[in-house]
Amino acid sequence: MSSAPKSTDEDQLDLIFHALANRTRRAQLAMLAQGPVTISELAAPFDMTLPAASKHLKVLEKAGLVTREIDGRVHRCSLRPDPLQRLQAWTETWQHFWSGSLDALARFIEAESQGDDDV
Amino acid sequence: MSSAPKSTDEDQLDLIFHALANRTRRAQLAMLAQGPVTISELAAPFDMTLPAASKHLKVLEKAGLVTREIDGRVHRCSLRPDPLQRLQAWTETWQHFWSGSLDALARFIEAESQGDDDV
DNA sequence: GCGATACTATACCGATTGGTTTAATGATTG
DNA sequence: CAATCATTAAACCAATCGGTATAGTATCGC
Repeated sequence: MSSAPKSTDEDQLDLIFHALANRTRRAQLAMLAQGPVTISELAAPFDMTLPAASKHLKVLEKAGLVTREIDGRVHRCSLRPDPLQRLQAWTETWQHFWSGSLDALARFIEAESQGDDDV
Repeated sequence: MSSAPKSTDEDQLDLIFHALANRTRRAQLAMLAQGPVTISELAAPFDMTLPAASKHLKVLEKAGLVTREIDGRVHRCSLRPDPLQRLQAWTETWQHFWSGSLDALARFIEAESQGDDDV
């Protein structure tokens, strides 16, 4: 069944966690939280070249955390909350069970893995 | 002041996000959620050698997500909720402001960056 | 003491990361 | 049209990642 690439939830988590695993990119997110910014503006405060900052943005983009709107020769970038919501859902599940009973978490994980396609 | 290495919050976030940015490690966490397991048990379900699985565990350990208790020649590993709590705090801040007003998030980020030591 | 067992250490490998420099593309402006 | 500006593309580099194989270090059981 399904010969399509099938971008799983796990794939998406990989991208999101990877994107957030770098403080430059987290700082870029913080900048973006203050409103849309151009690539140049986004690159300015960081001690690196424009291409480097641009590459970081592409990682955020690939994780779905940022969208870009091309306006003439400037690219104006904005936050996209969706992946953070997915991340929060992931974290909250763990956090929820953790602060509750580890037993319940165990049952949940087990049930979840029954429905998984992987393994 | 402070000539110590000064492990910042950002350092810790780097470690946590990096540790979680790999599905094998996330799966290991899921196993650990079902109770303490040895390295061998932890390695078994994954299609990789013991040293590989052991390395993954060390990454989780470095992020503070796992502790190991050496019991004779077996190393029994357990979950440690603390970093997940830190992660949830991080995510929730963003999520909270996001689902509310972006303006409020902007003010928060700005205020936060005033108190930062970095930049 | 002598294997077997449970792990770690080390060395190595190819792929990816995070950065650079230089060049190219395309929109704006004089 | 020519110069400049915003950005990407491409080639390169050192360092890290995820994996291997092999060798070492304790510990356990006979």
